[in-house]
Amino acid sequence: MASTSMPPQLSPVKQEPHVKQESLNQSPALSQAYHPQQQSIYHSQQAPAYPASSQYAPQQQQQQQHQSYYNINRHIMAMSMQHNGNGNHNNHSGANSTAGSAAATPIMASAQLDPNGLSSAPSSPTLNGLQYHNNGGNSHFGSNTNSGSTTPYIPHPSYPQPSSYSNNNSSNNYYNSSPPYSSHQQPSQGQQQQHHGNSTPGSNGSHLQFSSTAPSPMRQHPQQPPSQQYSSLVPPLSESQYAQYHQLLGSSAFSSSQSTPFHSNHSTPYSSMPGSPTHEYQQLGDSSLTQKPKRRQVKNACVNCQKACKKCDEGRPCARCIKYGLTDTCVDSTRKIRKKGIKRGPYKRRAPPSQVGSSASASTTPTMRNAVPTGMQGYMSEPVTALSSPTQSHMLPFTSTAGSTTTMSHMAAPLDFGYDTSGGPAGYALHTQRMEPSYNTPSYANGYSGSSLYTQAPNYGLGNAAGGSSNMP
DNA sequence: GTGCTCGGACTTTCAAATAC
DNA sequence: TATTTGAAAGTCCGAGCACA
Repeated sequence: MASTSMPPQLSPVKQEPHVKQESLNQSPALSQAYHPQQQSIYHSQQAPAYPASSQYAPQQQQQQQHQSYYNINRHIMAMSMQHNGNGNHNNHSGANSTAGSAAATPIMASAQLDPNGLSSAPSSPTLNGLQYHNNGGNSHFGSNTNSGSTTPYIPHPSYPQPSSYSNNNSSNNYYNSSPPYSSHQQPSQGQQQQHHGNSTPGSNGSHLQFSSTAPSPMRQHPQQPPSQQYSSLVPPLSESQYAQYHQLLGSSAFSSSQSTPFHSNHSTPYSSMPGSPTHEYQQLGDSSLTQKPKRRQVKNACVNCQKACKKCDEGRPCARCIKYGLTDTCVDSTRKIRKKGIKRGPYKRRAPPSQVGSSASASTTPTMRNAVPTGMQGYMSEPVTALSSPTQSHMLPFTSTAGSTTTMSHMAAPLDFGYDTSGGPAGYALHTQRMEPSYNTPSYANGYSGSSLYTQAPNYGLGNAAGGSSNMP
């Protein structure tokens, strides 16, 4: 519903998702402050620009300077705050925070909760840079305290004041000295529409408490001046540190203790917490320490991250766009419409339960066939000869070991789970979408009524009938 | 050492096919 | 109608390269 008013000129942004021509000289954001009430999401028709080595003009440096340099300590603290056992994530409000609960973890134990709104001298370097305050205004990490406090927080004029992107007056200004990281930031009217009914809980403003939860740490740009507030105590992360950070989180004990169902409805604070271990990586059960954690993707990357093939987050502007000063152009990318009416080949038939049982008992080799979950019956079960079908490409890795009974037997059910040719034409690939000649040239000219999510046909602007998806060969 | 590009691995979505 | 399937559509990791 949102994109119905999308001006056509926006389409070039999407033109070449993998064209990395992000102009280094055109950055509408560089010389502008971020004015969420004024900026138009369609404001820039220019290609989003990445600041080049010399792009950090003084103004932007100033802007960047006021961004918090997120760091592991903060992140851990945030997790600790969640983890302090009461499960009340409203507890980010200062009123509910107590030293006792804060001390639930060693990290938090060093947090100085100052009821006077003053920053107590940190007793531990761990939190030296956190500027944790409890001034009754529920502000944290650089309070927006209006007590004329001694906090070093300086509200940045370019960013909305915390109250403007807090959903309630209690203003849980977690990290409120930072740019509007919140995916729940109250956007301008246009921005709200941009979310085109996004079901992502992070974008509908319905979740109040973690609207500004701990983001991923941002790495300080090498040319940025050190933060006056934090830099001395909170060194920025290098690229490698940043990567290590994510690696660590991906397999840390924090993660494993907070695992949530991957297909959760994002209602759990842990999983919905941007930057949290479980948000970024879904653990794979108890074997998380040895297995690579599952990658977690955002539902809709912004156009800039999409172009750069880089990780985005649900906030708008996202962390990466903030980092590069692309806040003006940080909007959700338009998603293609899935074509309907495409005939698909006959699916594998599920095996009758009786057959499964008999097959297990009939197994002549000590394999793990019995261990095949009911829901997995038939999966990977096609005859190896059928794997030549291009539609079964995801099974190809198993073809190499098809001859090895000991290797594959737990995957390959011996029954005729494969192509069922009795009820229809044989030949799996004959019915695949790939065979549709029009596949690469989707036409929306017939007035796609579409779902509420996609009310306007994306114009990829390729101007090339053979183009279609840029990812297509 | 750091940033950028981009191929392709990986994940998510959701309509078609199938089961009940 | 409910569930499963599986390809489309998407995200973003990480290797390679360029540059300061």
